[in-house]
Amino acid sequence: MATEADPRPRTPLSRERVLRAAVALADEHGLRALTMRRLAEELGAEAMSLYYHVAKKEDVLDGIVDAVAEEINEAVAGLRPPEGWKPAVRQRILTAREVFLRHRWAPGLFETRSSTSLAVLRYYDALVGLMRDGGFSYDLVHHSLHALGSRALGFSQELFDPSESADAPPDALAELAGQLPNLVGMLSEIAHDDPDSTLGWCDDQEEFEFGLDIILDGLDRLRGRDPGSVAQQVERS
Amino acid sequence: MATEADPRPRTPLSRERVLRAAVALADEHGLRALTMRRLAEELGAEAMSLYYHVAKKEDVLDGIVDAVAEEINEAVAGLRPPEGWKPAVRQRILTAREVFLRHRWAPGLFETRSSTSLAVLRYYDALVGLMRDGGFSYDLVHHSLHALGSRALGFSQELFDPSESADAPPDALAELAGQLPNLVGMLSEIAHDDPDSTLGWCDDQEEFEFGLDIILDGLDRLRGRDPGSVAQQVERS
DNA sequence: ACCTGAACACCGTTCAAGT
DNA sequence: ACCTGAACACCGTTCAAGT
Repeated sequence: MATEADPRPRTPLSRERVLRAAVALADEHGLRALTMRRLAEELGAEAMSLYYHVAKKEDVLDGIVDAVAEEINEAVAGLRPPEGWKPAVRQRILTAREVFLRHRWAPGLFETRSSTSLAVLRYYDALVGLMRDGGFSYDLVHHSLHALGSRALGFSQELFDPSESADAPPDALAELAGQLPNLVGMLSEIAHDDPDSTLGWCDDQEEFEFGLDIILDGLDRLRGRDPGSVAQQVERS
Repeated sequence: MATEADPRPRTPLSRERVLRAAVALADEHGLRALTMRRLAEELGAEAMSLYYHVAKKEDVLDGIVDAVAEEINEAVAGLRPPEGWKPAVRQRILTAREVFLRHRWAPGLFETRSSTSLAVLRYYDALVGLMRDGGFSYDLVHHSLHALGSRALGFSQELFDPSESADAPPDALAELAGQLPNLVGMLSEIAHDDPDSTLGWCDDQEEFEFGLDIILDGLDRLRGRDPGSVAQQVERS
């Protein structure tokens, strides 16, 4: 009978289990809810028990970044890359993006990490491989990764949400129109053209792809030139 | 004699003074050092005194974001925009970037704010104006802002620092070469071509401009088409 | 009007102690 | 080997009280 429904953990703690619980907790209640005490509670243990399996909280954060990156690598592993470097890179990035959709806290956390997880490096390595196969010089690949920034991994942090201002109290918006004529003009036209477009995921996806394609197209144009010439052009500026 | 060198604040506290001290504190010791208690100490007051001038810590954070945005607007106000939308936008963005150089903590903080400061909106408004003058439809401007992302404000958060891996212990790097052939190939070639390029600010500046120009060039190409056609192309995908 | 002391509810983390 | 209780140094914040 003691073997039956006891809420305490029959399965012992482990780094693996701690990280899995941390991801689940962040998924459900956000990164701010991820405290050592809360995490332990979720596992039916005391906060101090965690320290046997992880060094410190930073270690947990590094760990869940690595876990998400691993999830991306798995998603991307099942892909059959289409013909051409651009569709292949595009598909890869959009697949990685789907993982970030499931872990909305991840972009913010990825950007705070200073040391890069091995899983992230493996992701980049494959991406570099695709571009090399497409005729990129190492130097252009390097510039490309910088140009893509977080888009290479599948997300782009939005800095301000225009729709937020758009559905403000209309008289306050009118008041702003004097100070921000261009912005208000833009927002009202967009709201008029596409009244359902505020804040939905679909929009963000479209905007992401729009920005991604601009960069990929730009890189494709540079790809044709002599290897090295592009970089030298930049380096000598 | 009591009017003389007394370290306590003769000048009374104010929201203005609190925010100024907060920016200075973050500049000098990073965002993590910016606690209410430390901030009060810096002002020669008690932590609880701050709450008379600001609502809560979030309010302080919103405030210093606004202060930096104001600083950007001032820097940008003195500009004589060159001929052509692209050089004008480019100049504006690179000028804004210089402000972020003085406040290295700011990019990370800007990305965590959910409500946008009025000063930031004013910056965007002027940017929208420049693009409108250059023949952009509102719709294309909107897409452009998303495509530029944080680059419109002058920064792009680096997700991983390749140079960090590059100057790892050489045998550890050799060990990685098996797992990350493309990445290691790229890094070693870059290190060879440009041995002084690791981590320096100059590099980041070059990479920033490279990515920026790719996007601006891409937008310039789209600009020529029928107003609306580009957006529709994307929206129907 | 402006500032403060004491107090509360929360953090991450150490360390000696339990099984 | 694995877990825990008590304790420490730190947070942000409230609230009644001082001038």
